Amino acid sequence: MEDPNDMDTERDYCPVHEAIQVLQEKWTMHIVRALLDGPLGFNELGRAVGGCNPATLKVRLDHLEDLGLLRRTVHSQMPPRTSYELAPAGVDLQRVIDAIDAWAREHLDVVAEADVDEEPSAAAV
Amino acid sequence: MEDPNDMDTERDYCPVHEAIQVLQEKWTMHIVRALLDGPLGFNELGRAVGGCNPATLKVRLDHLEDLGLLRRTVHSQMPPRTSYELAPAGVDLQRVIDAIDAWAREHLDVVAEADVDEEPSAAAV
DNA sequence: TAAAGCGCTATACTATGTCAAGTGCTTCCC
DNA sequence: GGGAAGCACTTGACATAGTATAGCGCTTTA
Repeated sequence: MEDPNDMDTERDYCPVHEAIQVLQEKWTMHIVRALLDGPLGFNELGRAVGGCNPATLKVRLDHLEDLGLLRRTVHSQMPPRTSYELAPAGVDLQRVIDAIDAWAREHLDVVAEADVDEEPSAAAV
Repeated sequence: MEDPNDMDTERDYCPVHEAIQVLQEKWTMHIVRALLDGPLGFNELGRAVGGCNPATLKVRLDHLEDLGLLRRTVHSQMPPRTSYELAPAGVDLQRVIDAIDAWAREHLDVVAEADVDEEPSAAAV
């Protein structure tokens, strides 16, 4: 009823909310990140994101294509190759990925190392 | 096998990848966004994010607390109130939310309004 | 001729998230 | 003073989202 996916009620329409809905789908941000480095084929992309299975991958790619975030091109050579690349709206997500990148380096590196000699700052208590 | 959730192999450990894993969980970004405006109680928060059910909400909040992104405080008054607020690491996600916000306004407003009088800039194709 | 890679698709399964209800508490209101 | 309502959850049945595994028709490579 109050599921944020139901955005046909424009009463509380909010572009940020909708953007989050898209970006939080599993693999979506990984896909965008991978494609920021250049176009990839279907299987290549699956491997680049870290092992997404083809069924899910196809669903995501179709969705992103519908939203205009990426473009699917079939090169009619032999053998036919498909390539996926970000459309301009998708490329602009670089800012978002960069922000996540910056945040992650600042806050997750610590977790990863766990034996850092920094003072506990305000984290304790 | 190659599930990106299995990050115990530090072979391909990547903080960005891990950050995405956290942020892509359903409701997480909505929760962070809601809490950026200040602390909220449990039910308040559920409503603020747009109707997340209590079961999922609790799981998310516990996870975010474990990660050190938010703090749960029980005020031992009568009746006892719980409040959730972002820890410093969580507050720093403001940058990420802002980036999403900017992207959304640029690329999703168009979809929503469809009859804006702004010049199309680079959005149209 | 066999093996492997491409871009998928199909089926069956599991994990994730949801609904609806209920808990024990307290305050509000008639 | 009895009932409804709000708090912060918890529980259990269920639906949906995502996964593993296999396979399709195709082509190139060994």
